[in-house]
Amino acid sequence: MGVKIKDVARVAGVSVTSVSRVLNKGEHVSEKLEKKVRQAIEQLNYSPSLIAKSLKRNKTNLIGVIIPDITSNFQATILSNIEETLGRRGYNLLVSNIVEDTDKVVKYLNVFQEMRVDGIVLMHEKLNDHIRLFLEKNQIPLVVHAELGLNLPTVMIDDFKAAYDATAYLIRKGHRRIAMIAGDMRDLCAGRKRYEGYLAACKDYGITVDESIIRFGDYKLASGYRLMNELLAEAGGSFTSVFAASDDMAVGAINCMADHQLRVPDDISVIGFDGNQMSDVIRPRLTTIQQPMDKIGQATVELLMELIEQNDHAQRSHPARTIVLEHELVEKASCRDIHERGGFLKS
Amino acid sequence: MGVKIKDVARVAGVSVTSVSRVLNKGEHVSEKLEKKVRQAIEQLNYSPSLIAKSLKRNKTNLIGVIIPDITSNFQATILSNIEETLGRRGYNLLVSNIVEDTDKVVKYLNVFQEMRVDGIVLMHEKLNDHIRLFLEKNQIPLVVHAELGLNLPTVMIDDFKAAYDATAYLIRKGHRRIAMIAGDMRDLCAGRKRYEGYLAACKDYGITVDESIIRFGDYKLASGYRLMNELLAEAGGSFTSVFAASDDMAVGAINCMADHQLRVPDDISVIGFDGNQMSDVIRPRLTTIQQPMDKIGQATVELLMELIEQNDHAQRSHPARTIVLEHELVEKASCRDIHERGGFLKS
DNA sequence: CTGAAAGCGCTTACAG
DNA sequence: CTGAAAGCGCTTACAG
Repeated sequence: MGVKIKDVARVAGVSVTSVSRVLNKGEHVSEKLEKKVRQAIEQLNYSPSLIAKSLKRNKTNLIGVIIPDITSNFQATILSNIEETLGRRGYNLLVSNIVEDTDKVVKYLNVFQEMRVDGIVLMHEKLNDHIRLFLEKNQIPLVVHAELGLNLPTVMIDDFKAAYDATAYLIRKGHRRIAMIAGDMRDLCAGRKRYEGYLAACKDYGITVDESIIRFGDYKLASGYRLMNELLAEAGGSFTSVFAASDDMAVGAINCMADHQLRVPDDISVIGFDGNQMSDVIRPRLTTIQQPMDKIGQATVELLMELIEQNDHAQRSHPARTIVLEHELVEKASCRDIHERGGFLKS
Repeated sequence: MGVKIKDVARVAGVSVTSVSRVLNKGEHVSEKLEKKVRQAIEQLNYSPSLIAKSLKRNKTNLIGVIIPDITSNFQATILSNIEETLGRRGYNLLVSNIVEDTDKVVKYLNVFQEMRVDGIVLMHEKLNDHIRLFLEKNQIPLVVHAELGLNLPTVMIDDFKAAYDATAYLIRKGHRRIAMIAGDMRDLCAGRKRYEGYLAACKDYGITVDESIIRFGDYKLASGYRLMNELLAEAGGSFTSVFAASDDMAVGAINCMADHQLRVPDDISVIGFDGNQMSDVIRPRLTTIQQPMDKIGQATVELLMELIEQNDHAQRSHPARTIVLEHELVEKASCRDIHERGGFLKS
């Protein structure tokens, strides 16, 4: 680098003020002046510094995103939607992949703060005291993808209801012994709420919850495989269906069953959660709770823009808005109605 | 916000110079002074502005990454590795998802330039005149993930040889009618080179290339499905195996075959390319060319750091270094040796 | 060991 | 319509 606005001004024979005006197309400048400036810019291959501009304007047009696992197709799809929506509004994306490390979240929140990002998207669902403290102390526009109980602006689906729907769906298909491969209980929505939805549906339909057919994983494929392996070893034959808290775990479970010569849905029915790419790749296709990833991305950006707007006008007393989007139970081919056969259970 | 270094200095009763010294731990300051400063920082919840620092230091610690499709597991995995390696060195990641749009590449290269990123990673493989022009004019440290013929620093595998190996593997298993689901010929490596590797292997082994069993896709699952559908409709029964230029296309092809009641590898053998997550999820497991994604990420960062170092010392006359990493043909269960049965072909 | 002051590259009242 | 000058929040020679 090295060519700056001053150089352009010199070459064009005008003031830096005028060059700045041409660049920012705000106030009117004469055609002649504009032409001279454009020529000088071209000639010098001048690229204005957004760093200097940001410092002066107190606005970076940067959005920081904290994402637990970018290799998750579900999360990457949402990120991609956020990026696209943001790009159309002239914002750039600072991305921090967190790899399940809660301490890193605080570290990156601080970096974002130091980078003076205009807003933050927090896709992480685990909380610790440091995170809580940061969020209390710093009033930077922020949208979360889970109900953290901190009265923050949120975009999400109703995880409780979605899990309830999934479980009730199996029950209505005649299943009464439904295993669950749940998530991480430290995750407030994807973990806890989905688990609670499962419990509530069982309760409402008069099914006694049996903890021996419930396992807790990390949403990834490998853990679905491993936990299904455990379930088959320790409780095999005692359940007719499985509800997994993520599609990846559902797919892992299906693969595990295949390796045990069990057929889905003939021997065991499976329902997943997310509606990611894999759910359509696996055979049989996975019946699952579809999350509206495009809408999640868009709503996140819209909400963030609102907050940034408010922030610019120093009116930050609004109560935190929560956007709850609709999920959809998409029937594919991994669940069977077992009314007619009575199940292969004793009971 | 609003608290700046001056405020800290005032509260601590020292100069801004001293606050800056405490912050940057460069020169020695007395314990007493440091303590006062730290207290003031704590009390005011001060967060230094990296924007101001960047402007002054002429260094942003920002790396821009242009990625064609972040929802591709292969690319996301590499990005994740880059992010992690970079994070440990104190760099942050500016990400631009390009969605196959060559024009957007130039747009984002310019944004990166304006953001004064210290370096750029370009995972895109298509070139146009605007991109070429940008790369010529601007000497910002940059690492590409493909041989673009522009003498740029590069990290990649030998796509030609890898594709050659994949094809030769099938040939040695007795296949002589090998369909190919290739990539985009505008992509210099993943597209062209893999195609050329296939052609070369066929030639070396005395196999006449038949263009009627070659198709060109976009690496994504859906195109693999669609093109396999075409192949079956137009040339079904005339080939015993398929080489796909990406695992995603290979999986799409396998699913298509499944929907046609064709079994892999009994009826048709399939070999993929990448070694992504899906290749281990699909049944049968996919025999594929494994790319070393972790090493690609690490080598990319190392090379970039070298370039940035050189750039800082204004010695940019080094010839562009190219790092070629080893691929590996990983045998799983999707290819069959057909010597013993002679194939179900006439020939 | 500590501080006053210049300057990084812009924007934006203010004046003309 | 145009320009001179102050200032955004830091760092860094330079002097003491």
